[in-house]
Amino acid sequence: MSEVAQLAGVSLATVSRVINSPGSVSASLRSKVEEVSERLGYSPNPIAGSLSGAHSPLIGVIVPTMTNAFFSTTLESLSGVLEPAGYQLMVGFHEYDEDREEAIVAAYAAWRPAALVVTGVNHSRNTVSMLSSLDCPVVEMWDIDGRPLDTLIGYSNFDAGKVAAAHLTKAGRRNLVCVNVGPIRDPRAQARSDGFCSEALSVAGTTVKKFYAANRGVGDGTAVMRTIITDFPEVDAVFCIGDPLAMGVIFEAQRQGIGVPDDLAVVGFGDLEASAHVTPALTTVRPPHDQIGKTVAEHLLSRFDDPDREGEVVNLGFRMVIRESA
Amino acid sequence: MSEVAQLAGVSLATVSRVINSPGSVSASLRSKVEEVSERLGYSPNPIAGSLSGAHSPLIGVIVPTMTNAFFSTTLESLSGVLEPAGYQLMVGFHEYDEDREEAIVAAYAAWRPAALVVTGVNHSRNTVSMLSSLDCPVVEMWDIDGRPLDTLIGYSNFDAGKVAAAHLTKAGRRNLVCVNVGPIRDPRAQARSDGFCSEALSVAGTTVKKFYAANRGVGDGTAVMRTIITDFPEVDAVFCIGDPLAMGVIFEAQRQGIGVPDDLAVVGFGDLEASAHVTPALTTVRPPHDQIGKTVAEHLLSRFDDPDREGEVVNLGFRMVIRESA
DNA sequence: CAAATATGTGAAAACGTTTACAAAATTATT
DNA sequence: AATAATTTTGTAAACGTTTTCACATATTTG
Repeated sequence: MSEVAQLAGVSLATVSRVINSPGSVSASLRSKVEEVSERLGYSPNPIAGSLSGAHSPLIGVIVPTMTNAFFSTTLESLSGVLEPAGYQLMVGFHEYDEDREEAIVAAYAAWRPAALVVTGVNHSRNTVSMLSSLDCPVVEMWDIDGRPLDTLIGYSNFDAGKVAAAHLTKAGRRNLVCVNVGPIRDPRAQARSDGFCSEALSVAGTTVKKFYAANRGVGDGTAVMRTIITDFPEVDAVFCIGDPLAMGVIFEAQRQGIGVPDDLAVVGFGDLEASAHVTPALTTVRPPHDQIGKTVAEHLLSRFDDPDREGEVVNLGFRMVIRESA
Repeated sequence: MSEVAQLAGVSLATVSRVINSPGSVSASLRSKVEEVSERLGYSPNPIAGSLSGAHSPLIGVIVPTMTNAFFSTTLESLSGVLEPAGYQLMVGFHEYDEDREEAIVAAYAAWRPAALVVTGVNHSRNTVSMLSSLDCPVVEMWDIDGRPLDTLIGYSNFDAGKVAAAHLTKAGRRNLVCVNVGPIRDPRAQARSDGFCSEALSVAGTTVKKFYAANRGVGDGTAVMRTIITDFPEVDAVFCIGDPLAMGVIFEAQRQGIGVPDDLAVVGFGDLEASAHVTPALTTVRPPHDQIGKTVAEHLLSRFDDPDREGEVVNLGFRMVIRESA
């Protein structure tokens, strides 16, 4: 940069201004500086800029896991709009472990990030206090059933579960099963499960049993379906907190000669690409996958633009996608 | 940090040394500094450290897309071992666009990263020159069919295609189809396709036709299967460059009353979690998913440990997983 | 036991920006 | 035309570390 300043015959401050607030430099100097910059192939050092400035152009994004279509889509959307805008994404995952989340937040906070994006509304005390004392936008995404720290962008998982239950009970199903994942403490899956059960129990004559899969995969769905059949043979409808589980349930039902949807209705959650293409096509609840990342990114950009804009709560909703399985 | 130095009655340099090379500080001073650090809750500012030191504790990871089970697994493994070791991951994606890759590499290089991890061996001229002039380890992963810049960790996609073809021809199949993705220019998918065709054509009496799917999803597989049936009804075996495509092919075949594997053998690539659970279970080629990220991360850690260790080429191989579909 | 070597510590100069403040140049006002 | 207000520019002080160099102390060696 000093070289640019020298060759352009201006001070360091002017070069800096040409980069960060071109409007505040006269056209003549600006174009001269730009020309020299261009010629020398100068590009500013983000580390030095971060040390000196109020924030780094780093945005921390923390998700429970990256091997999940939801979050990887979100990461991609975020990156897709934030990277071209000159921000770099630091990403980390914690596998639903609040302590790991805390460690990552602490590490990210030390970079004086331009923003921090976390998943959901459940955090440890320390995490909450770190997040609130950060002087940058903080977005909690993918959930909306909670008190916002700053900005909340997502939908209600509880309501999603309710809607799934309502769909089944309206169709006359009375022996319901809700399949959740066992060892994983996923607050959003839990909220869907809670919503499902509370709605189901609100209609007379309905029984709901909860089953737990070892994990969220298709194979876990087939496994849990086998135990459902033996433990609760009267079952006439299954809701799974994730589509892969639901596919597993369908596959296993077919193997056992149980007709879907005639003998058994199956509803999933997620609406993955494959969900529309299994037979019977999966009826599921579709969260705003793609919108979440994009909305978060645009929210951030607009906050950067106007630093004293307020945080907000954005409910992106969800959609019940009715196909063949229920 | 200056506060710590003051309270501990030592110089800044000593505090810095306690953090970065505790061995070079006497036990007495070290423990005093550690005690004061602890008490004040001091944690070093990584930005300042990066500006001053040779490298930042940032590791850039660039993948073609994050919404792909392969790469998201890799990202997760990388993050899982590198984050606890005190490094932060900057991640970006380029959708198989060399210009976007170049832009991201340029942006990451400016952070003086501790290492850079990119996907595959195909890069633009500028990217190659930036990567080679970087004074940090550079790892190219997920492919091994090319000349390494520094370190190469992966397997041969070409060979994977060959093995798939050999499996089919050995089973007596002669009317082969290779399904690739059309608009996406994925060099690794291309290599698998090339390997498949070259092997297939090496056995007498075999014909191979190439078909292109619009994308890599299950739905794209069903769509391409429909055109295969009309354009090449004699087909008795299909290889797809990805498992979701292969599942689509199977689903569509079943819908059309084509028996798999009796009438049609189907081989995929990837061995996703679901692949084992569709009926018939998918025969596929399993790349070293999980090992790649872990191997890359451990390679990096050992390079950081011993900075004048050389780059290397690690072939992690792949496995033909024979199930029911072929 | 002196000289040579190794080890531990501190002073101060980077690292490359941003930004408060002051000074200069320009424009508007009377 | 002189003054006031505004805009543009430059100077210099941060930002919080790491690292080089020199110095003092402790250890080894002949």
